[in-house]
Amino acid sequence: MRSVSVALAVLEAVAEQQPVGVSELSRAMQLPKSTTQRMLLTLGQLGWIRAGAEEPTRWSLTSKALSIGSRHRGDEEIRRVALPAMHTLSAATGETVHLSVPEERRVVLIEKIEGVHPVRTHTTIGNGAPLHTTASGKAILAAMPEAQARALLVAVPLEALTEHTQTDVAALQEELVRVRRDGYAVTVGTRHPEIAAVGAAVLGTSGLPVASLSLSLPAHRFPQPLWSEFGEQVARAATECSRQLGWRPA
Amino acid sequence: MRSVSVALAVLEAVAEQQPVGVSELSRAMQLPKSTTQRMLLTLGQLGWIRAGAEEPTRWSLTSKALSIGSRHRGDEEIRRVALPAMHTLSAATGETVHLSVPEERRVVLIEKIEGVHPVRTHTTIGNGAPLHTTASGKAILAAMPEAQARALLVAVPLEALTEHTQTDVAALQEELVRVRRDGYAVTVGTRHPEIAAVGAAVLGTSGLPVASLSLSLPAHRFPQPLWSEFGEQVARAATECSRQLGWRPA
DNA sequence: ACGACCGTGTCACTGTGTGGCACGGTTTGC
DNA sequence: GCAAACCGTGCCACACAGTGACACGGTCGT
Repeated sequence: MRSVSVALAVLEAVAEQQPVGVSELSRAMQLPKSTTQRMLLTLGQLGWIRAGAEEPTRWSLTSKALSIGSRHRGDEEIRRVALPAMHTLSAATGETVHLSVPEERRVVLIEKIEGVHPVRTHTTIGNGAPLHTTASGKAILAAMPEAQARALLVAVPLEALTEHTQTDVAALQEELVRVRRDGYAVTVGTRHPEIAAVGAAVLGTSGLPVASLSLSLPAHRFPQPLWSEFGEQVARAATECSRQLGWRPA
Repeated sequence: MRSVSVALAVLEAVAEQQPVGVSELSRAMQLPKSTTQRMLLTLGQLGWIRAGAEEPTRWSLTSKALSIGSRHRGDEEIRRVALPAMHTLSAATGETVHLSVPEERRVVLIEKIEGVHPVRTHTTIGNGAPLHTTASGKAILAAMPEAQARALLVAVPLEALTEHTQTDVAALQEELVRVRRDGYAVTVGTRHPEIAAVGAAVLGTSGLPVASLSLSLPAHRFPQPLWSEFGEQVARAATECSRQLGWRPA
């Protein structure tokens, strides 16, 4: 289904580079200019992109993409109960707060509140990372039945995103034990060398993890003495979300 | 570009009915089953949808759609500054708060915080409505140069969504004068018979409206004495957002 | 045990999408 | 000031990608 594949690739490219013109796009995608233009016209007719009013040859996304995206599963309810808790965390710590959900073997960022510090981490909603490379992911792994977590970890070789990424399954499982005891996971430089994070899982009615709250901040602003302070705040917020989603302590 | 059109239609349909199977979808779209299946497979391979783990024949959106959607223009910065104000409004009134942006001749909902009342309005992020049918839209019209607002109003015949929708251009322009004086727009039953709303525009650096904050609530919970109270709260919140976006009072 | 669903796979035909190329207009660089 | 280099647009013959009727095996409900 070549044309569909190309069309969706163009859509993605437009999303990333908007507003963008035909030639620029055709170069970036290594596609003939005529093909690129036809795609843009088609996507335009279908209402997914449109040319700007003042720059009628540069294209941007319309709200159609937004409409589709916001229907992504799990969004609605989790976001609703998590947002207030996220604001509380943000106000208390001044740091960037993330809300992520598990998807396959990854955690995907579905909501964020940026911190007030001029130096802050930059992330994109919808982006994902392997479970074992983030605090969110580890919190989620720790909250699921041990067998299931193990299955996820051994399914494929664990990727190392930085030199600090733990790729040894046994070591990770030990770490998960600590996470279960503390109620929160801490990572420093496991995904990006200079970024640290603290995460805690949000549980659904069944007791299984459905999402995860985390703080993300520059590693140099997160000395070990702060770990438990932030960790407990995040864990408390996550527990409150779990309660509102119908989870009851055993 | 038939196949592209079909593929995107399938994507939309999946978004609305997820999780959904082949036959169900092919019936809903009046498409041959084999074609439908090929589309699902293709969209799956491209990473836009995936079959559930426990129901391996029913398809749902992946986070790809979320990722694209969240790149919708204007989102990032406006959402960032508006969210805190929205929470304040939500806390103060207990009602549903909406953040919308103008797009062509419509206002599109890009963010919401639901109210606490058991009876509340239900809306979908990404959905749009004609400018003249909503409080958000009128607030935005009132905040733009009069000539431009007029141009938008006379471009196409004004659609009536309910019997209370004002479709007379002259009457609407008079209403915009009132909105400019008060700083907020009020609508009752102009979009949906039982829903009322109060909206105020958010201005960018240039002084032109870039978004709009509004409260949306059942009409019976919004007697006229409350109009100015809520109106002024919304207007104050919107002004604060404008300031943070770089707008300065004349 | 039967029929009515389901999801999957095949395959010949045709009509759709391809991409090289040429055009006119505007910006760039000399 | 004038090329040259860019832009967005439009055309068209050809080839192959996409189509959809049909058949198959599995799993329900009756």
